[in-house]
Amino acid sequence: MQIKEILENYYPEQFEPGLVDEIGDVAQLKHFQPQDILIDMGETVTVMPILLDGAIKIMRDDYGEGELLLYFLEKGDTCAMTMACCLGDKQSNIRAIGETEGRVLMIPVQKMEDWLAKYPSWRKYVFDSYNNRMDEMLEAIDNLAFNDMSGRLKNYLLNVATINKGNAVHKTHLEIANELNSSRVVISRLLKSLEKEGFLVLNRNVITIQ
DNA sequence: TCATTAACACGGG
DNA sequence: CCCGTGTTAATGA
Repeated sequence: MQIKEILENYYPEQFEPGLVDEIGDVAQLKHFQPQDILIDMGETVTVMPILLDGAIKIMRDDYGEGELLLYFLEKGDTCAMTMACCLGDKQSNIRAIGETEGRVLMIPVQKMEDWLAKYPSWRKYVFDSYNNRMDEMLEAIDNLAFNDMSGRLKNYLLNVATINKGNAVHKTHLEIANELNSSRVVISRLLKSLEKEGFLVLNRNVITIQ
């Protein structure tokens, strides 16, 4: 079983053997590429994703033409929105997009509910994940409430750099502006001033954090 | 005052 | 030429 081996490599000792077997039976392994939409607004969520490799960005969409990046998911994370949806048969209020390439395990929602009652390790995993998501959400709110655009831009760049395991951010000013729900003029100006401060170095299509 | 919009110039692929 | 970038002038909140 390929999935079983992956689980044993990625999450050793975390799940009971019985649970690992069950996951192996029902989970689907899915590769995604940058910009792939994994979950979109308004979709009814039928699977719960567990991230194995790569990073996924979670965007809030303003129904019209306004997007805002909430936070990134990394290895081992799962999506709190999905969990909330699972319990109520609700639609997704967010959009999940591949930031890098990577792999996710897709688990059908009714299985995930069954396992909550059956496996303590699953319960722990789900609630721990929920807590982590909640913390990240609060961080995002603090960031929005107490930081000006320059501070948000700095945080954003640091986050992206962390996810790409380096200090280079391969994005255009326009992409950054969209993810921060701002305009390119502002981002260009702020980036320029951050460059003067010595916080980063600007090049075409790549920003290097010092 | 500060963000947004439109417009333009420049340079690299 | 098209796109990413840097800048400015006008407008609005």
